[in-house]
Amino acid sequence: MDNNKETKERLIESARAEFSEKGYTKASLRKICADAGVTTGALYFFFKDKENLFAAIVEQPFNELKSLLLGHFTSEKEMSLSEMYAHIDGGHDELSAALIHHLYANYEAFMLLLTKAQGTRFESAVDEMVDMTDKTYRAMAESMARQLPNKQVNSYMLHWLSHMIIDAFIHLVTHEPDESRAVGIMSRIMDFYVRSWVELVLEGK
Amino acid sequence: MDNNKETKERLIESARAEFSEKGYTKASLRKICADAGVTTGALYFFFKDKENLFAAIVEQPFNELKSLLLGHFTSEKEMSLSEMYAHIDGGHDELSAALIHHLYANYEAFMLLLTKAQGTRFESAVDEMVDMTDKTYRAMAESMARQLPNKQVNSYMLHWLSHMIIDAFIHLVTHEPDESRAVGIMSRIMDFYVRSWVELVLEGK
Amino acid sequence: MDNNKETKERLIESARAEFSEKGYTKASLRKICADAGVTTGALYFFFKDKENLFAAIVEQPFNELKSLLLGHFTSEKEMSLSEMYAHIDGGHDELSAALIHHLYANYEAFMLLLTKAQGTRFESAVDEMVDMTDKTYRAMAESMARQLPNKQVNSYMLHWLSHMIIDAFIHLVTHEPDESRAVGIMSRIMDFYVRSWVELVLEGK
Amino acid sequence: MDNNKETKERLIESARAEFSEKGYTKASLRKICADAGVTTGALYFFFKDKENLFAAIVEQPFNELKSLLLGHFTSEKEMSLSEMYAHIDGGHDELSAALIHHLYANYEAFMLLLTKAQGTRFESAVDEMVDMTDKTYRAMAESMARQLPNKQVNSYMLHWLSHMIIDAFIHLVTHEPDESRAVGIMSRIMDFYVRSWVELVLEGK
DNA sequence: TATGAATGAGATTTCATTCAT
DNA sequence: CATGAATGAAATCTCATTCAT
Repeated sequence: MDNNKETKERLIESARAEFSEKGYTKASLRKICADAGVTTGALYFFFKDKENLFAAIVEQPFNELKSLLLGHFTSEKEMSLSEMYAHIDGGHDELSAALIHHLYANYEAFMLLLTKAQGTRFESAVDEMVDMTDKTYRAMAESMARQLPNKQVNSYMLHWLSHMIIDAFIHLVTHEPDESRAVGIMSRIMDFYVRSWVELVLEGK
Repeated sequence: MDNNKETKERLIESARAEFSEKGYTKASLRKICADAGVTTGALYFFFKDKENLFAAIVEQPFNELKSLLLGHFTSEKEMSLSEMYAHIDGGHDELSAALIHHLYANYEAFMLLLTKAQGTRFESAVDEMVDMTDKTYRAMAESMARQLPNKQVNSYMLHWLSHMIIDAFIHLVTHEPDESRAVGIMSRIMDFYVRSWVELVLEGK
Repeated sequence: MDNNKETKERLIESARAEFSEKGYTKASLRKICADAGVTTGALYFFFKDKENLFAAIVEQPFNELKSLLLGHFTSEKEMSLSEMYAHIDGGHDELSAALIHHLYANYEAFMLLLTKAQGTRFESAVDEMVDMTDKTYRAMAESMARQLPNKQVNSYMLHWLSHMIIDAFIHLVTHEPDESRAVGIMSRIMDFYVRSWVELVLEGK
Repeated sequence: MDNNKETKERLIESARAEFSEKGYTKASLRKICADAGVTTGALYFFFKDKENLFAAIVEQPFNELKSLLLGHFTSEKEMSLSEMYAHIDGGHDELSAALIHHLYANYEAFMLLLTKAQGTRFESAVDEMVDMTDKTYRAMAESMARQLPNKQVNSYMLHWLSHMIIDAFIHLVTHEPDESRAVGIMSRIMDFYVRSWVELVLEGK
């Protein structure tokens, strides 16, 4: 038993393992406690309940991810079309590198969040992220549409592309273990994605 | 109590509702039986166990879907580049219309399969479909690479695009309730996908 | 499926197998019916309940065995000592041969009765047989004691020897598959038993 | 409710009663818990499962009994015939007194073990004991046969006598409640048994 | 004769959670 | 900070049995 590590840390570690193996609902708190070398009572000193324990693993990384997503784009100020194109082109690599770094730095937490959260309040995490992306780019798309003649936003495509971009990140983190390679791949995907974006989201009125 | 409908039918219907609401693992057989107006014993006359009940809802539509995916593309015969391009361009609309029709005809079953199957043997259904797509197109991609100078297949991109296309279908069925609109949307997405494919999958050696 | 054999016969056969394998309590009527190729309802046409089914296998052989045991010795008439000795010595071989024949002729039934009847009204079958033997020989022992000076019956020994003789038969049928060899063995055991009996059952007052 | 006694003790006591009444398989854990004044969950804090609860009652006494049986006779060293006879004669009273004491000291446990264990891993306890006795005496019998002219071991009789001796103990504990009387009875049986042993086990070649 | 369907009670086991110490 | 004990509800599943057809 790792008596050096604090009990709370050991609990979080065995929770990670158990949630990963069985998924949230089927995971057993007894097993988690036994693996951590404590009794169930101890768990309840540190965590309010099962969901809270799960949250202790995924919540902070998730919130930071949301901050990254939100912080990137300030939808307040109105931009000109050329400013926008520049912003899109230049901004993506920075953003995606930061996102990728964050994802890989919290690899296990995001694995849990993305694939084992059914039954928790995080089960719609992907949807949340998609919605944030959707909102962020909707503002921009609408501004663009206003500045171009006879163009309007195709809501379905906007949403789907938001989904696609989030999925691209998830796919990356679940399939490519090496972070620097991941940055390269994502750069290529993003280039392509940016070019497609205007074409798919804006359609003739 | 719906005494007209057969008991088995009623059980399947309340199972559908309960699985949809709570997910496979948290769904309660008691509740399902109570909703169907029978005792738990009755369920076990018709279904071997909980997983078997879930399978009774999703298995057949899933198998048919896999047949559709497999049947579409005969990877055996070697094609010329131009045949391939034609095949890609033309083939997709037929396939996707058939797929979309099948998905919408079994709407609830696919919802369960795609979003509530954690804990069952179907929990990797998406992966399976992605792998099938991946295999199908890998053969074509490699054939293309052989016919073009200095080109090779980028495995990561191939797999990601397979994921993307499957996700596109899932996204469609989970976001667009109208089937004919869905066909229109998918046609546009497929155009985009085909272009992406050629551009991203084959890279300079 | 053995469609020649009557259903009842098939049911009894699969019941024998299931009871042998699992013991009465853990045996499953469903399994018995399935093995016999009928549904549970059919069983209840032929047998009142589970115990009745078990009885259908063991009751008749058991009753016949009890008749054999009882018929052998007519405790009514008073015998002289010498008649008694003669009876004991000579009678045993006939009796035991008849018993052994009956046991082997109904081998499986007695296996069930002796080792798998826990939970049925037959669970005290061995005790019953021991008691019958005890009663039979008690009468004789007491008559003997009356005809001998300063002798009395040791009840414990009488009962234990009754137990021993029944156990000898059971041991035989559960350990020696060949009937004719069994007769030889039992002859030797009986010699021994007769001597033991005289020596142990009658003790000084 | 007996709040003085520890819960575990109360559980074991009501388990003893329930197992005695219904046999292992038909015994109800619900009833045991209710009788002990706790909920079913409490039982699983102390015992892994139903069989483990049964084992908690019978296992230790059974193991001690086996130790007694094994410890008694050291089959290693070769003895002369006269040593053997002395050993047999003298050894039995000690051994049997120790055995009887142990049996009576754990009266209820052995009742369960011997008559209610069907369905548990102890269901062959009697066979185990018989086999131990058989092995122990086989060595001695074979050594004897080697030292006598034209004699060989009759395996069937050896095994039967082993059975008989074990049965004698079981019969004693199930029929004679008074321990000191039991010692007296067993002494007499053993005398007799020892004399018979040579006669029955060794036969002419 | 036998089926197919259903009952209703009961089985063992597991769970998250609580709390006095 | 942690234990050991216990709760109480719920879980899935199996059982012998019944009965209309």
